[in-house]
Amino acid sequence: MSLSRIATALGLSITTVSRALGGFDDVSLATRARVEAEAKRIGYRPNQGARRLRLGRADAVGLILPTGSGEFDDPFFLRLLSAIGPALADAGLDLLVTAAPPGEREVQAYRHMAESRRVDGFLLARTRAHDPRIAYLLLAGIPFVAHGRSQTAKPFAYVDTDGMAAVAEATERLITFGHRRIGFITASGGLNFATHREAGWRHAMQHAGLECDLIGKAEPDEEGGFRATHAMLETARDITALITATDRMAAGALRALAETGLRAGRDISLIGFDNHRFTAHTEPPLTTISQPIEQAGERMVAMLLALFGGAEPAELHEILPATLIPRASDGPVNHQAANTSRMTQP
Amino acid sequence: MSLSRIATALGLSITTVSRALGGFDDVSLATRARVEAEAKRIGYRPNQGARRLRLGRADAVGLILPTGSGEFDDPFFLRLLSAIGPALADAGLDLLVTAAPPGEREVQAYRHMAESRRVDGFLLARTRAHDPRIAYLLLAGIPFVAHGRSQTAKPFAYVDTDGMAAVAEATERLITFGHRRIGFITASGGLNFATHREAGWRHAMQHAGLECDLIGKAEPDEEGGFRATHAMLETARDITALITATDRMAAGALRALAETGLRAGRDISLIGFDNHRFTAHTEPPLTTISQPIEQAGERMVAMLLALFGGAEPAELHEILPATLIPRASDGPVNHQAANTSRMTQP
DNA sequence: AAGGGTTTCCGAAAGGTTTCGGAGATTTAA
DNA sequence: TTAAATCTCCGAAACCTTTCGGAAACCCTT
Repeated sequence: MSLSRIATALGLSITTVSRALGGFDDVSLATRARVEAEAKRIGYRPNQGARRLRLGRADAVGLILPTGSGEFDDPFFLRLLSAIGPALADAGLDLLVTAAPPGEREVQAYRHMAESRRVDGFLLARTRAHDPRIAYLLLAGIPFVAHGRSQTAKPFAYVDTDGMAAVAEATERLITFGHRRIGFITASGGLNFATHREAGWRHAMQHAGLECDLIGKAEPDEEGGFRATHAMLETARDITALITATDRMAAGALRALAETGLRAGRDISLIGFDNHRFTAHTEPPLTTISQPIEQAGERMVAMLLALFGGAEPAELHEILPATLIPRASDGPVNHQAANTSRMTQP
Repeated sequence: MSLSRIATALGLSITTVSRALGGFDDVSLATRARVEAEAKRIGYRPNQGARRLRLGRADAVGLILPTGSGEFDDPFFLRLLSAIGPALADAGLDLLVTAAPPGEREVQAYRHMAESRRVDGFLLARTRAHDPRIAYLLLAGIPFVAHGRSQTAKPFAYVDTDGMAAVAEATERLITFGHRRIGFITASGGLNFATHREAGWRHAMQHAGLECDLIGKAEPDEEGGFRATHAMLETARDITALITATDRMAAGALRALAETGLRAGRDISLIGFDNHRFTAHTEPPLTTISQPIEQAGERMVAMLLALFGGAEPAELHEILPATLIPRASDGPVNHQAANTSRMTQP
């Protein structure tokens, strides 16, 4: 009811109108102008349903938010969406979003979107060590780009943050500050980003000839950081610095330190990861690491477009640098007021 | 290529297969079973494009994230999405998401989705006083449900949190604690939720015969709360309690208090709003107000479904209660160590 | 046995777009 | 002047689903 409306209004065929609007060169400049004017006048927009049916593609991509306890409530996905949405829109693609808890229902959600041809491909984030989503998509031969690496037989397209290098740098910074007993609290759940960040710490520690025994693990949220820090302070009396896998964990750590009577940045150095908005306003402001989420989102979209164009997944790998944001939660080691002092406090 | 595949495989007509799968009662139990078995065997899923074209509707709804400075990075939308996504999926509807900064491009994004018939309706949140999105949707006659009220001539469907009652309750709590000079920091940008929350404070203050002169305004983020609190402490020496329109602002306020040498919960009481995850782990843990975002999301979807079914927008209004979460950032007024003491501090 | 009612199936059309293969009309070349 | 080449345009088919209006085939009643 729409191409045909322009056609009848102008006394042209539907074909000609379609081709005029499609930019084909077998339509005269005069008619093209007339068609474009009329299209604009009536506010013509191609019916997406019809296009999809005819073209056999959805011109849409899917993104399924994992609603696990730790990831829930995390601004990571919001920042990703803010970048991905407009980038896809510029390419004429829709973004279909839903949410599912990791596990059975999650893969079902992917299947559902893919099998009913609602989407042509996927964007996926927070990869896990053995990721069933990636396994499914690889098996089904559906194009996708991941944020984060994973262990698979077949290669796939991904963008990732160089969390390893960034945490190594943070660790070296602490070592330069004179710290020797530096702990790390990693995230449970087999999240790849945590593995990389932990590896950065291990790498820098071993390179400096220091022991990697102060390692904790917890859910990647405030509560997890809180508990793991408490536990670590309990056992490691000589600890003078701590790195957490995420800022949310650092928030919990900060509170655990305060409860123990330790002053972050003076008695114990603390470094987080993510450059979460709140970190600029903790007490003290948190030294952290900033990763370029928006840029990653844009690159992911570009890669997905390349994939649609026939590019090989094996060629599409990109690792973005993360940068340390020095603030006030770390500093030179304070031998006097170390962790041991808390033992004598109430 | 799909209904027809089942049809030819079974020696039936496309019509019969369609009606068998559609649950019509003019197909025998035997054939229905055969059809269903074959459909399952080949993994049949109706082609969405074809359905949309034929049915004349998209079976999809749109949600456009506002990427303004204050709202950006806010878990509100993530929680909303987590609830909306599955609820829509249960109803067989897709959720189209994109992001746009408030203003010209934002309304364009709505137009684009609507005019190309990508969606049948919208879900929209964070309403503003004079909301151009709502104006457009009302004018265009497109079904939508908002989270938040707004001032319009025509009625529209909405779910909202009773921020007014909740903040009034919080204010009364502070008054019961003996506070008389209670400040409020509202959000700039004409955000409706802030107006309601402020109204709750005014209401309770006036009801108790107290002055509402301690009012500040800032961007609804950490930085805004930080600055506005500093400004307020500067001018109002006798202030003993403060409520902020959001928890993120409260985080900034907390830091401003710490910088000024005031202990939250003892020298000055502070109450936030949103029950943000981090609030349980600030120092001290923040007394705040929890709003049922997930429930709101589910109600919004139910309302949109009702709207599609022909319900009147004027009938679809729902206001959900918010509940106070008492923690340690507020308490009895401390006359000794009030704000004035900071004047003598370094 | 005829009529009416019920059960079960199907043909065809419609929805809007894109594209293949061609067909007039006009211009260019010989 | 004719043949060939070039410009413009268009008819028709296809994408897959849903649904209207029948049409056989069967059962029951009288």
